[in-house]
Amino acid sequence: MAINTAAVVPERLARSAGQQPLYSTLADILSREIHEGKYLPASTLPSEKELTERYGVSRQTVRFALRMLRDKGLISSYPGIGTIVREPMQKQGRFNAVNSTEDLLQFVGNTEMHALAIREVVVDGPLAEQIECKPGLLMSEATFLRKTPGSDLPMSYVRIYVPPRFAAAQVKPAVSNSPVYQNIEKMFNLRVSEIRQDVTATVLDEELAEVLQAPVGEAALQITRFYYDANQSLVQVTVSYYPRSRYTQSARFRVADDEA
Amino acid sequence: MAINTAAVVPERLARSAGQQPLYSTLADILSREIHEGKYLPASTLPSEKELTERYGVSRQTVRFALRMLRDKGLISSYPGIGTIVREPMQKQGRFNAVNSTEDLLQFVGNTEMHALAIREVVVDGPLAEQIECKPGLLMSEATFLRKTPGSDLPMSYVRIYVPPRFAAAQVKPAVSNSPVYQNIEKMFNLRVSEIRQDVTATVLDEELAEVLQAPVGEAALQITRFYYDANQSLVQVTVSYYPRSRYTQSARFRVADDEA
DNA sequence: AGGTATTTGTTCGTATGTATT
DNA sequence: GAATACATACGAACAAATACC
Repeated sequence: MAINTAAVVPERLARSAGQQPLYSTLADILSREIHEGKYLPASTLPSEKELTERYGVSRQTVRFALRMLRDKGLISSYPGIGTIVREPMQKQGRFNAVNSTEDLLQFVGNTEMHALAIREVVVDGPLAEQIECKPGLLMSEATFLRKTPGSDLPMSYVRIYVPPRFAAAQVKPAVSNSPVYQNIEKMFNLRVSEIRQDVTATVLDEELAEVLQAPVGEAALQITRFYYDANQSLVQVTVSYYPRSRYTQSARFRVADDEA
Repeated sequence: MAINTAAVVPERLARSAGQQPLYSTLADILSREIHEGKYLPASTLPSEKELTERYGVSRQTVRFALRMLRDKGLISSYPGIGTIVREPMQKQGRFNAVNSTEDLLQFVGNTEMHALAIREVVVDGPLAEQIECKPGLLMSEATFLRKTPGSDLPMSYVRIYVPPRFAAAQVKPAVSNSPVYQNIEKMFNLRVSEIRQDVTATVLDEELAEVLQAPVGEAALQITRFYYDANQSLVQVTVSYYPRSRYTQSARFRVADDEA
């Protein structure tokens, strides 16, 4: 049993004006407790009724919190059984789980970006098609190598395109782990609310192979990500090349409900 | 205004025992109406209050239905504004949107599988690692070419592995569009509830190039999918090879809420 | 600028249905 | 069958954001 089951006074949750929703706060608490090992994988969480009493919130609030955790893949719920903690799905090495925006942005934040160059380009031809911009448009292009802090070989080569009005966010510290999109968010007071990702395969040509220190002809994932704000307007586009041996993207899909 | 605002009798929805949840039925109705063009992109859906009155259900039911549509990317909601229909995100050709299990399974169902061979293999070495099976295990392997009904060139080459106890589902009609996993579901009375997908890149060797009628050395996506049932036990594994020129996987991620 | 109405978001309470033990 | 636990559904109220006058 946990040490602090009876000792801790059930802290009644309450929303202080203008803050997070209650269910979101509760989800954070439970999520933290799961990660801290208070609730072990394959064991059950306290029942919804118990949680409502322990935190002094309604059942709906509890259920919304649990739904958030379920959407994140942390738990599964079964009628008559309860809510069980799932095994954390994490393979180390070149595997990387991307199931949500949070995963994606966290991945971006956990890697170092080594700047190579910044320049302005007139988008045209195949590039215009790839990043879905009107040909002839001027965009600011920054190129980086993405590295995991421990490793020496780069994980990927990244080209970041932002519209000229955001060019100021394309600063160039030699090494950075604050993503460009975050600079844009702060400097221009907007929030990325959606990311679209196109995945295809390619073969490393001499130029890519050289900067990536990988063999010419190795297969690589080519991932194009479009960042949009709440108004569906494009914030930035990134084109990344991940050599096969250094990155595998893993995603998990759950069925929501039965079909008719 | 819509022509049939007052003319149509509001069909009061009710759940007939043991069926779909009400909100799911309502989601299906609204989804169909959106696809039929009753509600056009960028226009607003009726307000939640209106929908509760029109269908004789509670606001909670309406909100749950709208949440399903929001999760599917069909609509967006804004306080003070309403719920607007989103532009359908569909690029034809080799682009394919995979944002949910439904998308994934639908994609599987919308393509023809042309059977090539069935055999039993002792899983070992790199294959065992790839499909995450204990080496030495006997599995039933079926190979297919996936084709879109219109096209002549295959979209991908697929190897499907199922445990021996499910081998009976690996039947071999020359052409089939009922996926193997559905055979297993019916024959063994279980439901696939989760799919994990690993994506990496590879280069077509001579063997793959020949069956795919693609040039040797072309880049290809190598997608491995693990199908699990509700008990987290493995149902089947598929390994697919999609030549770069014939398939691009597209996914969309939305931010759920603000971080603390 | 200010106030009111509208619309979605959050939270409570309660009751009933369904699946499991 | 009874108890437990999650799922669905109704009603009500207030808050926050936006639009309109």
